[in-house]
Amino acid sequence: MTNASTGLRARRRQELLAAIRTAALEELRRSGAAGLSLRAVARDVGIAVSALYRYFPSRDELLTDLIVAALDEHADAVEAGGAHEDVADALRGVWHAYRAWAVAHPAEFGLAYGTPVPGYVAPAEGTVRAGTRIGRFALGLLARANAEGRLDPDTLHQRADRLSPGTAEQLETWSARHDQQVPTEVLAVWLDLFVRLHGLVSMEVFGLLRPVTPDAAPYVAEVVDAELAALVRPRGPRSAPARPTAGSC
Amino acid sequence: MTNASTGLRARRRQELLAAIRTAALEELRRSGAAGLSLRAVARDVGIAVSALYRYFPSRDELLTDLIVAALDEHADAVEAGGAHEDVADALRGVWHAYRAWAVAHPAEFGLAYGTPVPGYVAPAEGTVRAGTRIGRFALGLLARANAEGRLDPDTLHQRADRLSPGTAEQLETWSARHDQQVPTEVLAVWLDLFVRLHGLVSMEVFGLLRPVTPDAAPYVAEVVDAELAALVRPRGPRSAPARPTAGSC
DNA sequence: CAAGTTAGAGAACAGTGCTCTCGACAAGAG
DNA sequence: CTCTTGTCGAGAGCACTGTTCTCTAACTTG
Repeated sequence: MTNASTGLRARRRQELLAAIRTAALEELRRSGAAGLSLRAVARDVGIAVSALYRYFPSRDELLTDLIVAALDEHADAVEAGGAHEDVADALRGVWHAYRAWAVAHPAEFGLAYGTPVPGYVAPAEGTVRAGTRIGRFALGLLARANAEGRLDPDTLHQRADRLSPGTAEQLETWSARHDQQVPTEVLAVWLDLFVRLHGLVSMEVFGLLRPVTPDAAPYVAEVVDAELAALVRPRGPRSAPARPTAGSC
Repeated sequence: MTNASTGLRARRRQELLAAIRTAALEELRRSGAAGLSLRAVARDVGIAVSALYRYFPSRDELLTDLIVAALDEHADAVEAGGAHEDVADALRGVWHAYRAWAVAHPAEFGLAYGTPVPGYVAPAEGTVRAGTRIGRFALGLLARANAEGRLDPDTLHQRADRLSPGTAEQLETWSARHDQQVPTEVLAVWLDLFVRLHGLVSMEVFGLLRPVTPDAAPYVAEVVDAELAALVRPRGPRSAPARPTAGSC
């Protein structure tokens, strides 16, 4: 009896698996997804290439593993950033955490959300769960804000007015599949927010903003301020005076 | 004297170059940028691999050539879509042409705007010219709209109010370098529009919207309608009545 | 302790980008 | 028309890639 329950072999396996993941991540940062070489990983870890195949059946599976890990890490960061009592603070925290993680981990971000590879489709098992965590979390926050009456009624009305039937149907299908009970206009606002957030962040991380705004931080802050100011109203008094609706005078 | 001015060799060279580009593009669509194999291209064209190096000094240069071609094609499509007398129509045309080309050419779009590869940076020669064409064209349109008094004053004022000094400075630096004479708030609105457009389109092309909206077309139409409705006012009467400003009652 | 299982090493295969050399042929000069 | 010059394409070869196979050593279990 060498070791209680784990066994010597099982423990070494866990250690090596972790070492492989670390080395692969470093290799990913250095050479990108396309340049990730199993031989380089094996060299870093200090084992033969063929030994890698005891842990991952192929290079694609290794990449999938890294994708799931990246998505989960990103979701962890976002959920941590959204841990505020006040929903406005929570939403702002989500936004900044989303961007902060992306900027700090460009290689992982690119791997998880970047250009799709024609041949490869991430197997749905782990990726869908991890990939929708952030979306579901954000929607939960918006649902809470709505329940607390913190969403600006004017903004919601205007959003409902310009909501097309096609979009409404698809949003409701999605929300039904994830059994979220949220009014359709809140779903629409959620999608707007999410697209704006991810679109902006991905453009920054992929370097598309660099020619115009080499330092995108102030611009990002502007956008989130404007977006949240229009959507969620301050906690203050119970019944805030409604904004002047167009045509009310 | 075999041929007038071109010469037999020069003509064959042009033909082969075109054939290589076509084959490379097809190969790109099939296997993505990472999987683009010079040997496969050579096989398609019907020449030896080494002969390819008479036309492109390396695989990266071939990819750069494809990137520049994609950027130029995209810009051509956008400029064609923006060829309307009325600026509102022009801006709407730009938006839809931008998306239509991207959706029709996902591989090229991903190559030009997708995940950056750590080792590789596109040599600035051709790429900056082609890469900024769309941006400069769109800004020109906004400048024209502004000169014609078609931009909503309220929207511009609000945008100017929430413009941060950092963003303003970077925008002015960019506009000075491209000698565009445009008020800063118009620059800010231009950046907003561009980020919203590209962010949305890239999310659709990269498949990030598919779980929520499998058919993103109606959503895209919604967004462009809302964005343009808020920004540019109809051609109609010369002095349209200003919208009720917050606190005006 | 012996049998059985598993982990790792090494060789080998087909594929890759890239370089070099060599024969063929068009282009221009005399 | 001939001869030199320069280009073009082919082929072999190098170092690298992912993947599979076989074989040995060592842990695990009865």
